[in-house]
Amino acid sequence: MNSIDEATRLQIMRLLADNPELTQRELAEALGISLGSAHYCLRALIRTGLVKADNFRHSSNRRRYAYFLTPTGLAEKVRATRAFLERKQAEHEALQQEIARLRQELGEERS
Amino acid sequence: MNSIDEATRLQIMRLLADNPELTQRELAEALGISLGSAHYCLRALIRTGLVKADNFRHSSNRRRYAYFLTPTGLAEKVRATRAFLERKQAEHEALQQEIARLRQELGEERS
DNA sequence: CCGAGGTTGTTCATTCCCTGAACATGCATG
DNA sequence: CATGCATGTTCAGGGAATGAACAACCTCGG
Repeated sequence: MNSIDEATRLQIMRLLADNPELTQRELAEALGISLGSAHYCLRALIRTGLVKADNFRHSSNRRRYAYFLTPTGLAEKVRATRAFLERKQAEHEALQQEIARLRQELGEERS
Repeated sequence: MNSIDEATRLQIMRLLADNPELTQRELAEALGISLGSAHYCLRALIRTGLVKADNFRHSSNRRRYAYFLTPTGLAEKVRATRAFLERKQAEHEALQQEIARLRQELGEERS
């Protein structure tokens, strides 16, 4: 994940909003990407001030960081969600047209 | 395009079915992929007998090949179109759910 | 005929991005 | 203290995509 993918960024923010104690490995698995990519993307979020990594060594378990969205991060999450929704709606419409075209091409009724 | 992408293969076959005189460069541009990828994918189609390259040096223009779908290619195109349609329908439904979830998350009415 | 110019197919070094194994670090437990 | 373990961090390696460069062929004007 180099040219930080917008969708991945957003998914990470959404996951962390609900569960800040997720591990990088858990994030990676949840998103279906590699550990390296998750790390890189998370690093970018921290660098740009959208996520803050709080370490809690006093905690009883061995996890070292909890990744909280900053206020800026929360706002960005809303903004990105809106943009993402718009893209998804466009995709949805395009798909509808494509499906209609394919159906016509096959000369079939709707299943 | 190494592990020959199913979708790309199908798109090429669909384009050629309507216009066998398309250039590799034109195919690439139409699909939004590189010349090298289009070449590679077309080569695979020819190798597997789905497309036949007819050269017509006697033609008045300078293009060298017309890429026709073979009978096998035509059948494969229908089969692949069906599979493609099914995938697209699944995508469509998944998108619908995702859009609903995003809308709810944003607490917005439908636009 | 010939050479210049143009169009196309073909190759392949380069780039980009992802992957996950290996390593570093800190905590808990005995 | 030492061992084990969960986690964060790094980075060499590989696969796929790119497009510049090359090869082959055609046309056309001279």
